[in-house]
Amino acid sequence: MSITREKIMELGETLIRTKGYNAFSYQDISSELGIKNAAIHYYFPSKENLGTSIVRTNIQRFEEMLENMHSRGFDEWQQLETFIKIYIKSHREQKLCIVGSLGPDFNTLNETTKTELVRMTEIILKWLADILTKGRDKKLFFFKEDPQNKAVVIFSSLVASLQLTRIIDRLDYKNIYQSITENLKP
Amino acid sequence: MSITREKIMELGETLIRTKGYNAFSYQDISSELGIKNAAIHYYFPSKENLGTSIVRTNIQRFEEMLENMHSRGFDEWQQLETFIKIYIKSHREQKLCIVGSLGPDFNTLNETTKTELVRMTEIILKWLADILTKGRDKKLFFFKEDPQNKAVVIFSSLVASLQLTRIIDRLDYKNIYQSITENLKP
DNA sequence: TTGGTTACTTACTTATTAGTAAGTATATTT
DNA sequence: AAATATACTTACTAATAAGTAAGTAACCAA
Repeated sequence: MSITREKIMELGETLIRTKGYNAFSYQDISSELGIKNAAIHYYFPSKENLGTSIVRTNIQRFEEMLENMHSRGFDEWQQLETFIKIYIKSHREQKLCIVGSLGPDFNTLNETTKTELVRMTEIILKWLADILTKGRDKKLFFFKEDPQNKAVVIFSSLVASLQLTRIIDRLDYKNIYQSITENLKP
Repeated sequence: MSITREKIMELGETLIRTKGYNAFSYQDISSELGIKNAAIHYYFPSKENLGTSIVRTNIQRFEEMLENMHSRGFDEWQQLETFIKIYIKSHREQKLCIVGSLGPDFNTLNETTKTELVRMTEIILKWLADILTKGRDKKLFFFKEDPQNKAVVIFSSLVASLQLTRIIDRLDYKNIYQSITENLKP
């Protein structure tokens, strides 16, 4: 694959996760990469194409991570911690996650990008509910609530804690992430 | 105060909470209200003024709600439930909250709007940490974590659950909100 | 009755946006 | 050697954005 294409996608993702979908333009990318905006249209005819591709790549990355964890035989705690580490890294890089940055712009997205964002969110929530269920069966996790609701609450906490630490940067995010998992312990 | 001014602010808030700050324009407001865009500039010289005014009004509304709850002698459970009801209402209206809609756009906001958004978030988190602390002292709430972190986690769950239910609308939000408070019980 | 204030409209500017059509240099294939 | 595909640039268009200067109609006070 083209290296320019990859650079466009990488920078596009960074822009979505720092400024938001509706605040970034092809000019932001072209000036940063030292190319013309028509070059971006060559790879991604419309902004819709770029947005959709970025979400698809994120889905792929997530699925690769799942395969990787599975092949290493990670238990449910290890899997949850690996997922949370993505958010700690995002926080360090001062970026939101894709779901948290595109979610609020959902109504302004085109249909294909919406579809992929829905798919990504469903995949994450399904996986999270699954490991919560399995982890509870194996007596690794302890909680009373329905695993699906619990999954939404945990995922919500992760998504929005990135948004809140952006607003108030003195927040001690490591303890926040610990609080999220705290009530899964006996 | 002018009724047109109030209509502009109300519609502006709705637009921020449905489309996001960077996706709405003065034209959206002017065409909806049947006025010219210059009329909006008459009341709010720049978009910055409008955004800041909207956040300030939200802060005021929140503080009035606190006073109201205090004068009625609400205990900590009643206060928390009243706050959660705001989110249930937002969900019903298919709107995000101000913090959840402006947070992701934080880097693109002007300084005064940023300042007010920070102030609003701090006020909410401080109040939430306070009632968590008092409620635990009075043995109404039961939790081990630091109240400040717990406040961030609860608030994050509320903020992002609105975003997630927008993406996946089959989510059973009533149970989600119940899950949030579930682990405050003994 | 004159002067000022309020609440706008008219008509505009400047900047930026996504997007396109046509051209070009380089490399690859036939 | 000729044709073709790749990876762009040049040069533009049409739409929309925020913002402004000047005008106007209605009302209110001195």
